[in-house]
Amino acid sequence: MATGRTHRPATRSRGIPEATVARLPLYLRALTALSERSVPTVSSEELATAAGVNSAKLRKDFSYLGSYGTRGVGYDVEYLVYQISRELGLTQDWPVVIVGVGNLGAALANYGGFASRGFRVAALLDQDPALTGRTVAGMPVSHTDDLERIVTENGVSIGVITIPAGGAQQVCDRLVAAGVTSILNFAPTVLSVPEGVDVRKVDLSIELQILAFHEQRKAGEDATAPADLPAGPHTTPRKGPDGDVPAVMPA
Amino acid sequence: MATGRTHRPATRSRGIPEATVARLPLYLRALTALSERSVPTVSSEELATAAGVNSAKLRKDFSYLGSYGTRGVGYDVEYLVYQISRELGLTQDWPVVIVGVGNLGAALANYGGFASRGFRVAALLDQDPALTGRTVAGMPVSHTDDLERIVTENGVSIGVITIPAGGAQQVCDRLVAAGVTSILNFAPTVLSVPEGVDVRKVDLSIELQILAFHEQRKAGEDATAPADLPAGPHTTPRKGPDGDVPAVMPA
DNA sequence: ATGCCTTTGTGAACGCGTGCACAAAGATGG
DNA sequence: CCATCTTTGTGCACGCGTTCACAAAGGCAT
Repeated sequence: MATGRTHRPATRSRGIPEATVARLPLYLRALTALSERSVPTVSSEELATAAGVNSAKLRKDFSYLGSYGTRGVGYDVEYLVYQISRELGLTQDWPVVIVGVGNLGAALANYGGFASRGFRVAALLDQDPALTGRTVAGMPVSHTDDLERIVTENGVSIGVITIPAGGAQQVCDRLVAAGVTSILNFAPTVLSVPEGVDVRKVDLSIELQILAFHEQRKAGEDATAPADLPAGPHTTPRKGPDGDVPAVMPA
Repeated sequence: MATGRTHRPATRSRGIPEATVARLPLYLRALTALSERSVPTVSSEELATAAGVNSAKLRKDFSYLGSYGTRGVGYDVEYLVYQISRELGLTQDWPVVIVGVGNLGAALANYGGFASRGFRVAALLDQDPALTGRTVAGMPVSHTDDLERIVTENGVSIGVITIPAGGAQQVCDRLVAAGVTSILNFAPTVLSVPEGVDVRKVDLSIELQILAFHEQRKAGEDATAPADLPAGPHTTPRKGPDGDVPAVMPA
């Protein structure tokens, strides 16, 4: 969802499809769990089940990384953990700054899933003087004024924005200007960034709205609608059981 | 484990493609902002820019809802806000329970984006006796023991899980048994649910890992690798940078 | 009215992602 | 060493989603 316009060519990074990249962390998590249980090898079927995907898809995903399996046996867990970690860039250290130390920022700072991977919170930043100086998740909160210095000194390339929508673009601009090239945005806003900067967004409200849509549909099927509605003067009625849609015209 | 399996037919709900549904909240947000500025109409081009998408895509998305635009003019903002809200099911009230009142749960409870849409937090639940009885975001925290009662009494159909991975499946099962049919899962686990129950997941760690992948790739291109890899038996490398693909997907 | 200008709505082409189904590869036992 | 059995890796086909490009539709000025 990188915003910056840029009609993105759905780019397949380094030969590995985006969809596959998005699933690698899933496999990694499942593999890590197996590793902790000292399971030596795992079949595509087992691993797929654990990761919640189709086994054929999993095998195809792995095929993009190389042939790391043994036919008739399966995959070596430890080896695969390493390969995926390396592929994702988790074998190196990624200093991260979190801008905005509200509940969400604090939740992230406390989240164990970061440190266990290669992520290290280099700094927590907030604009509120009441927060700066205090300690959250064992780390001191710095003032946003020091953003540029902190990013530069720590070689931070990943920034997390957990402030209200209003100031997000400005903080984003400052992060980018300071050298950050990847941003995880929790603010409900479209961020525009220059070419070469990646933005991923997480919008809690949007997720709920999508659920509401499906929920409504379920309720509608069960109860209400008699399955076919009377007036549908609009575009050629498509196959689907659609219908509904009032004919009222805009002002 | 028999995870949700259910080779979901990429379900096109009610004729509206999933991908379109996922973008409707985006449009709605942009439209709401325009509405607050009392902008009467907007062209697909303007709205697309505001929402961070391609204008052709936006028009096609809207075409699934019906013909709500006026050629030569654009779309009536208020009217479109209403239509999308109705389509998403936001014109009705959705009671929601949040299970797990840690930082993340508290962040969600405080999030204004819910109330402004049709979402109402019916209850905050936590297992920790130290929390139950206390007030978070102006709401009392109830004990998880009361989950079933609260879900039933309030007719809750949407549940949010913000507890550690360990207890997620169990809470999920209880929610489903009590009547919840849509779940937003923040725990880093694959939840298995019966047919008919929707699960969407948000995994903060996964998002960062995806960013790390692209970050590593960028660094590799600039510095290390001689721009073309020796052993690259894979698909032809494409031009443009990054791609996107939400790490949030239907289970 | 008529013609021009703007913007929508959509047919069509294309590319990515998914899943099937099977041949190749390797382990294992006799 | 050979036969058999298991599981990988992948060619292929199909469907969804995206984008282009343009005809149709409506507003507006003359």
